[in-house]
Amino acid sequence: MNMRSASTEDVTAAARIRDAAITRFGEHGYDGTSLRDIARDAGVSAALVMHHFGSKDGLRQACDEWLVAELMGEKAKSSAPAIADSLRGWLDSPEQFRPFIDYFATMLAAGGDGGNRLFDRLLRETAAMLDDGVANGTMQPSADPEMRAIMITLNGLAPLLLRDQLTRVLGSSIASVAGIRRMTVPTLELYTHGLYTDSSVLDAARIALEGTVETGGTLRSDKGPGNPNQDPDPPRSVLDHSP
Amino acid sequence: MNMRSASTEDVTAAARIRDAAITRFGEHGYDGTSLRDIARDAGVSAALVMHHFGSKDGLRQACDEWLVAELMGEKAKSSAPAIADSLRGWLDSPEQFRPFIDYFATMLAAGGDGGNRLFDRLLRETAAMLDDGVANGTMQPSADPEMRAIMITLNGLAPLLLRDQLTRVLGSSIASVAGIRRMTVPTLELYTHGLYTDSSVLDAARIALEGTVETGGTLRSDKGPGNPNQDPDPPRSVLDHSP
DNA sequence: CACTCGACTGAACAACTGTTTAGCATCATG
DNA sequence: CATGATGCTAAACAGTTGTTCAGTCGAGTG
Repeated sequence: MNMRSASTEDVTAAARIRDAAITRFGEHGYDGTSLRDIARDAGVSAALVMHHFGSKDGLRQACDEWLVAELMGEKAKSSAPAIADSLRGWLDSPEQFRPFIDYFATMLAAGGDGGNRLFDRLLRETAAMLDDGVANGTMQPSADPEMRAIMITLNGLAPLLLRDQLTRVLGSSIASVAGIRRMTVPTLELYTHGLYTDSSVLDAARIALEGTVETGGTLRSDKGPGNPNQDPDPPRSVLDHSP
Repeated sequence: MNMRSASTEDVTAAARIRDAAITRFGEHGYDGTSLRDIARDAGVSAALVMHHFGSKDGLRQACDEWLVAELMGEKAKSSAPAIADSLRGWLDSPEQFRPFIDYFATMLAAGGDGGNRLFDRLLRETAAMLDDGVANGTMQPSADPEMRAIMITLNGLAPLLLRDQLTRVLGSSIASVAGIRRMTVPTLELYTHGLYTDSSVLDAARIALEGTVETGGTLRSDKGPGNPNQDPDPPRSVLDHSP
């Protein structure tokens, strides 16, 4: 686990600028940060930022690339998942790596080349992990493995993107190890026993989806307004579109 | 299901300004949008925006409150979950409600009073749904119901916050009904059968967490560097902190 | 009618934005 | 020594920002 840049300090002005930019971009966003803010944090003039990075967007790209390299750094190490491991390393001492976590989250949410590359890599790692698990017999197969990998990747990133809400509803605790750790059991419960006690909801959704055609328009398995056989309104997750 | 403001047009200048602001804030963010942009979209002068909303931040608050009211509108209707239903309504025709979806996502991610209220409400709805399910016998109990409700709420919101990444990896399809609908089966698979075929990972995590004390510092169930009984390295989700 | 009040505007304001320019040290190399 | 990079800065530039102000228009009211 490498935590260079956070302990071994790179003291060149360019590095200080980059670090200050990552912190401020992660905290206040790209548009919410001015070059002069960054320069002040780094103890340099605004002109030097231009000198080293060409433009504000150039600085952003440099930050993106630095963070991508930091997260994918252990590429040499066989074919083991790299990003997920690096992320777990960060989350083991969240207070120390908070700036990187913040910037990583904004990168993913904002899109852009760096964020896209990170997401793709993360998705590929997840998909590979799932494929291995299915081959192993340790994981359930899926009717739509690609989409399942996407959903599980999204689920894994959700606490990162909504870390402020998470911190708030958890009281004061999170961005701390204890808070993050508390997510382990409920997550593994879900991934082990699921949520429902039987497969009726899944079965119902499968049957309903069979009758629909993918037209791209509004496709619903409309039972008709007068049909008494309407949905028994099972508890559903927000984005669950089972009819 | 009410879709007023999107079909029944409120043509007053203030409403046009508000709609334009929601669209632009959702698309380019608060800092990335100028009052003159909004005014141009609404066909008015920038000064009128100030006249009606006092300041740019006042406009934001008005947008927040309008969207909160829109999402919680059906409060009168018994105690049935309201926000989740409204959201599902939006997601049934995502192209029509895209501006609201975008703004909703940025509200949640940015925090602020409106976003917090929405998240809290959503969390309460989810927790209630889970409690009902457990009481019903249709859902599994949890060792940490509060945290489980949080995690499931986060999971439900993830596709909203990362909708751009979702759109990208799914090809061109999403923000369409078909794309969203494709998430149904993998999600319900996970919620029905879980991911793992047995409970070994969960069991291992439980045992390991028993031995840790919540000090607030770095708490790990360190088996010692020479101990051969180390983690068998099971496949783990990104944020899964099972040791 | 006069008078008020709200919706609305163009023009201006000061502050801030990213960027440019000219120039100052420093230091290695010929 | 001169030469030329290199790291760095103060000052200025042009454009945009949120906001203010004075004032126009029209509808309603006494």
